[in-house]
Amino acid sequence: MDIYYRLLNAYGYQNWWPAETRYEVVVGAILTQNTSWKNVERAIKNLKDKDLLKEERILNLGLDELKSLIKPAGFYNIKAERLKEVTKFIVNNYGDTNNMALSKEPTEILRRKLLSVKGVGKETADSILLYALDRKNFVVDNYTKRLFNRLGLISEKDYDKIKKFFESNILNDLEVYKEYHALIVEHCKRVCKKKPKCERCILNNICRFIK
DNA sequence: GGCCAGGACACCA
DNA sequence: TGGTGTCATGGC
Repeated sequence: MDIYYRLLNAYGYQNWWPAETRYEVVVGAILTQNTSWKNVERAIKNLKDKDLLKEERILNLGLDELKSLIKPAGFYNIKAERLKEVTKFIVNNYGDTNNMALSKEPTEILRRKLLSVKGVGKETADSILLYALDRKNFVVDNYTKRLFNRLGLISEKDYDKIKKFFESNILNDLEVYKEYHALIVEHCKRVCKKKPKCERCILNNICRFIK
């Protein structure tokens, strides 16, 4: 938690996920796969301008039109399919995303179900669970792996083991779950991109590269 | 002009 | 299990 507070102190609350609705988080989670958020914002704006950010409307939208609207986010052919798939899953099983958030199913079950959807991998599923459904479920991404490997705090490569490492070491608080992942992303975007610039890094006396 | 971005999946050995 | 190619746009 020391690292969390350092990051929080340095960058402040990130207030993730930037979205107006739970379903918008789901859409963003698909669109941001290996894509910078700025490009995702354009795609989401296109959908929003046409008032299409609703489950039923995405389902009823023609595939080609959906592709052209999300084009700025890249990988638009597969992402259009994935959006349809995850939306179909939500509508068929829960009606809509708000209703899904009310589900009393354990997080593990929800996670397994999300992972069964084509195009929803671990990080996407975990992002949806945490930021769309308000489940205490840590999101691991490449930034997280890179940073904590560099810090010498993990040597694991296995996603679920890293996830458990965080979940058993951080405060059991939803906002901490949300902020921590966001802060890691923010930190890595700034100073941890390729080689760590430890001399001006706020985590410098933890980093094994300068010990 | 090359590299990277808030990944997932298919295919291969 | 682990490595590699593919998907594609936009910023730097």
